[in-house]
Amino acid sequence: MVFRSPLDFFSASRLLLPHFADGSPVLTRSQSPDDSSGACAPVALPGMCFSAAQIASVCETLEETGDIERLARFLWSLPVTSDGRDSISEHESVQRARAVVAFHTGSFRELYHILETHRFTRASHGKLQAMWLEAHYREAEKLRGRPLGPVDKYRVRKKFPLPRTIWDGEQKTHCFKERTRGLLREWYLQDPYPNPGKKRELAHATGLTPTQVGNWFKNRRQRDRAAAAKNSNRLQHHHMCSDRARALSRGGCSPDGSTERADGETLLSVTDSDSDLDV
DNA sequence: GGCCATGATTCTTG
DNA sequence: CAAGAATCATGGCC
Repeated sequence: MVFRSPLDFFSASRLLLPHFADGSPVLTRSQSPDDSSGACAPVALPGMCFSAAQIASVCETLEETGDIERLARFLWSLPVTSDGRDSISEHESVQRARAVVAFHTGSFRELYHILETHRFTRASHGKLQAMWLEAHYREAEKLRGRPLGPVDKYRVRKKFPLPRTIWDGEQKTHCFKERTRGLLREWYLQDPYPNPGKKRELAHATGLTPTQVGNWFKNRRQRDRAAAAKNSNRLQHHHMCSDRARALSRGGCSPDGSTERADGETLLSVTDSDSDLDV
């Protein structure tokens, strides 16, 4: 088997790997022990010998430069085997490059197939996961004829979970343990603005990171304020209604109906999310 | 599929 | 840099 387009391969490797042509070592990356780069190659141009590892290196370089068109041409120029299980295709960089090209050309079926049928190392996971999701989002969007909202995207992700070939199975916890939340609530009641030292202490006690503790307090305050504001609006509305005639006759109401509050007290109550304070 | 609670992130402000 | 506001992401319930 020879190149479908030798010039493509030749120009890509020459352009990107100038050492290639003059016979000096090409690869600067570390190679795995089972790397077949020592053996001479499945690919040969007149007077040249390219190993699968060298081809993989070209793929990586082209992918890094973001020149997808050239990468596509390069891949297209490679020899093909019927089962795709040749020493070139075994290379992760080559499969990743094929996935990138499939994504950019909108060949999503092909992209999914590549991602599902090859194992990728952790270093590639982020990028491949993003492509997997984005491809599914675009398909769903096209199907519905409108942009997806966060919830739509969530459902797409649920419907098309990441294949284990590009995901190590690590789960994020959505809710903290009840004990943790109890502790946070206790501390919040005592002091809704903990200093960094206190945050660290609390982080240690709960097993969270200081950032998570900070986020929790920030969210708690934000949601308490929101609840209090809602409450005060209701209160204000109530007063507005009952005092309407008098207020109007006296002209003493704030014209913009703003809800400025002077009491800090209610803001510090731990509104337990579901409990709006009743008026 | 709508709605809600809740943790995380992003952007702005002082 | 920390706080606030707005928003996103996720999981659960109906």
